[in-house]
Amino acid sequence: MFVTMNGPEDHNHSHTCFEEIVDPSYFELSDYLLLEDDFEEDSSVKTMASSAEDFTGSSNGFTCREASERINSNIRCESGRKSKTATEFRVAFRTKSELEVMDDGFRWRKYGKKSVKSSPNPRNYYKCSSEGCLVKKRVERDSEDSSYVITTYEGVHNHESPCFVNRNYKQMSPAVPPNRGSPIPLSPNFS
DNA sequence: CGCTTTTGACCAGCGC
DNA sequence: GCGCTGGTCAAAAGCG
Repeated sequence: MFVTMNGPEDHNHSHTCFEEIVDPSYFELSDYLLLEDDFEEDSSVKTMASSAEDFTGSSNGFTCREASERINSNIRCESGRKSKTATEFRVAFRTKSELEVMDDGFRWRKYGKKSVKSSPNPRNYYKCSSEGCLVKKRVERDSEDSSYVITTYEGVHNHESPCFVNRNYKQMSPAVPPNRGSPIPLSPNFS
């Protein structure tokens, strides 16, 4: 995996972007989630960033859907180890994309839309449509660069994604490379 | 018909 | 207590 601190189109921002994923199989989201404990004051909030190709494209065989599946799988493991409840987990993505809502393999029902003071762009609220699943996600455009979408997942799915079931996806934990960069908070006041 | 989206209203937390 | 803000509810409308 190749990580740059500030991409060529992002010189003026303090944000970090993963400009290129050389080997998608190494893109293990849970690693960033765990490492984030060392960076965040609020350890329940995990953040990461990605480029659009990582989530919306299919050329490298790695999609947002797979990312979500891996997140869910690995968070479940951590939930047991750390004895945290599902609702305590929050994961934030900053993704460069023209699409506000990307297909992550789960079905979501929009239940609210709110313009927030911290951003000129409205924030959309979604709940997982699966019965009994309390996972929520918030989607909003980055106030500093509207070409980026900030997606925040809250909670852990109590079910596999429809995509996961359909594909009988079994390879969930590929080897993790030793040098995979460090997660950087999206912004000091990100919530 | 069932599900999703829209959107104004409502509620809770927080600072003053 | 009051106002502000973010999050949620719920009725109505839309869509396949």
